Amino acid sequence: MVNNMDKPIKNNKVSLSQVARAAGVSKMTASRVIRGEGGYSEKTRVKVMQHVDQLGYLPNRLATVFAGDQSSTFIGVSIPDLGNEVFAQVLEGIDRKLGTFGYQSVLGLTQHTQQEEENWIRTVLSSQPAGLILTGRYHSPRSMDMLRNSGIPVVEIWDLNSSPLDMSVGINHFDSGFDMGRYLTSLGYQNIGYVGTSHDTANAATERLNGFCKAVEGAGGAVVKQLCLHDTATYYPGFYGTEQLLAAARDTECIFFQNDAMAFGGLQYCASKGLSVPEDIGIAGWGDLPIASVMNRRLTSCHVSHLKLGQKAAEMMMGRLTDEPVPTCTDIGFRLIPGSTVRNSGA
Amino acid sequence: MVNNMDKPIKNNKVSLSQVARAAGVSKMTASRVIRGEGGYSEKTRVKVMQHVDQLGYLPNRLATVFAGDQSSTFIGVSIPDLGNEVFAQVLEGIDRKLGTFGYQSVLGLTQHTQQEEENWIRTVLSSQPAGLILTGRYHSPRSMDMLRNSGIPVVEIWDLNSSPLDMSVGINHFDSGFDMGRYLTSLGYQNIGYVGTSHDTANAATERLNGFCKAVEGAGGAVVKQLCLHDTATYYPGFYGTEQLLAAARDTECIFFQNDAMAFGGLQYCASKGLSVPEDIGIAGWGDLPIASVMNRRLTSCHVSHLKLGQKAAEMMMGRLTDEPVPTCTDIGFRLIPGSTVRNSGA
DNA sequence: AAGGCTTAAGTTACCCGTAACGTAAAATGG
DNA sequence: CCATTTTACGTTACGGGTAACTTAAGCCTT
Repeated sequence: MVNNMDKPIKNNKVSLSQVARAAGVSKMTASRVIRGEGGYSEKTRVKVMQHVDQLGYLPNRLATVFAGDQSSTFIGVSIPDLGNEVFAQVLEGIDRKLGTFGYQSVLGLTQHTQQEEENWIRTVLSSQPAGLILTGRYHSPRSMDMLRNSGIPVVEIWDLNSSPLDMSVGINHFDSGFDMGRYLTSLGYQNIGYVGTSHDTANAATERLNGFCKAVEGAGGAVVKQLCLHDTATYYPGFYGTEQLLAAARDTECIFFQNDAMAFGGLQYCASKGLSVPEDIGIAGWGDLPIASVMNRRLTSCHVSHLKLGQKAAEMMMGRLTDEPVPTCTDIGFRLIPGSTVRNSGA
Repeated sequence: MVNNMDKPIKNNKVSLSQVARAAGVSKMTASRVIRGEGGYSEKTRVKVMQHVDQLGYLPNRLATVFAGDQSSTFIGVSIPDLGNEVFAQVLEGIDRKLGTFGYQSVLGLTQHTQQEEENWIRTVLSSQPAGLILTGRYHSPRSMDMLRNSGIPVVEIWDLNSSPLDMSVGINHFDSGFDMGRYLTSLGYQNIGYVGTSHDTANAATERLNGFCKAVEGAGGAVVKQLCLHDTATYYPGFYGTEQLLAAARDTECIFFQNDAMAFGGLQYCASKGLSVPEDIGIAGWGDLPIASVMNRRLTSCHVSHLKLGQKAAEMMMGRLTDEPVPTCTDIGFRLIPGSTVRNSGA
């Protein structure tokens, strides 16, 4: 406990009754003064506020929420992991925006598994959040039941979901993969590699890959996939995933990575082996990480405004909670970044 | 609300009374069954659990906490910003560890200001968290008052604090700056630059700089500082901060950056100007970002296990909450990484 | 078969704040 | 100056769960 004395002080939270008693008024009068509701004299106001300051009274929101007079100011936010910069930015956008409305994020890291998400949902729902923001559109059946039963607003982010549980904001990952596939084939690439991580369940990266393959194969090209098992989508798996891919498919002309971090790993592998980019091999990432802004060579990638995505999700949540009309789906869009890590015209 | 019907369903949360009534028992019996407390027959247990499942009952933790029977499972966690990978990792460590104990993080992004932190503390304390984990050791006087009055455990992380409010875990930033200063001067560098961001209030980066200057000046060297105003400590400020520094101090032999992200920006600036590292100029960062693992040239830096720092903070919090003896201060240490972006012996 | 013990319940009170309602005194109006 | 309204409070009840206590029935035991 926070004190410098030898023995722990007991939980001496100051309650409204104590303030009221000290000020010689009823709880109700004290409550009215504190909320500035009106219906009290100036003399009483001063007297009550004096004791509030003196006792260091902080209102107990739990009591208010519990009594059902107001909904809580908690918004549960599930994020796969924070090792991925992209999700950290999304969370930053969410929390900052929620903060301006006086709401707080209650975090849940799901490690990309539906089971973790389900456990978290059960726990977080028991503390009566005003709403939930979930990453991804795939949830376990039990999660779906709980979400529906809870009756609270839910925003699904990241994957755009045309038939969301409630609301959805994100981008169409299939389309973004498709666009990248079309772009690379338009430059004449035919033997294309993909380096990513593998997942038990479908997710946004899977959809990008699906869209990518469809475009490449539709243009007469072929995609060789290298999925790193049991790994997070960061630099090092990108490095050795590239090594493995190139060992298995020597004629690869260009590689599309699950994200920019993996692409940087791939770039470094190429540099270490003396492969020139884009002369010997093309490299494309996804997500447009901030570090790209200072690279001497612009990484071919796909830009998504992660911060804006988070903010939008928070705004939709707040809109719903204040009974404003809110669109069910918001596509925040993406932008393909041609970059200079792929050749710049058909071969 | 989560339904496909036209009109919003009313908040139909199922309460314990409803379960009890449906099962034909008292609230108390239902409560005992649900908590597995004992004191009921098997027949009753089955009957109650059937109705729990059927009605989709989820206990309302708020009620339990509010009644004062248990403390909440919320831990308030304040973080300066998530744009800095380092803090994202710390948060990841905290939340994962808290999760294993059934606790949740309630996030607060303070944007490096004490005022934001104070506002957040006031808000989060009103929802009766079991404890708080705060980044940094500097808090506003009002914050200090509130923390002391709250009587809940507080862990201050990041800066090691020999006389913490309650508990502290982190590293000694002054020492880590000092070690870097001593290392660079031992290699013969004398005219050294520093590139960082400026802050209203003292923080860990300030202490690193102080330690650094002390070591460099103690060894007869000089430090020229370039503090970028109004900027977050990321890649691009590192890039143009380097440009500004080198314009102002042409004889700079080596630059120490506030963190690795800024150092990467500096490296890119050098590359863009044809400056060889470490032949023409030395570069040192701080924090040892994951991306360093795939760079062809190891960045001179200082390694801190951010994930472990977060986990340790969560462990100390949990220890305190379960009345185990917990050390007041934990130094998780740092490790200087010589790297190859500075010359490797005295000039 | 009476008394004591165990088991399986039920009852009451409480946590803290606020809505709804009640009331006495002061202010206003005709 | 009395009737009406307004102001400034106070009182009661409630929400969802649990601790503490009470009660009723079942089970031994001698």
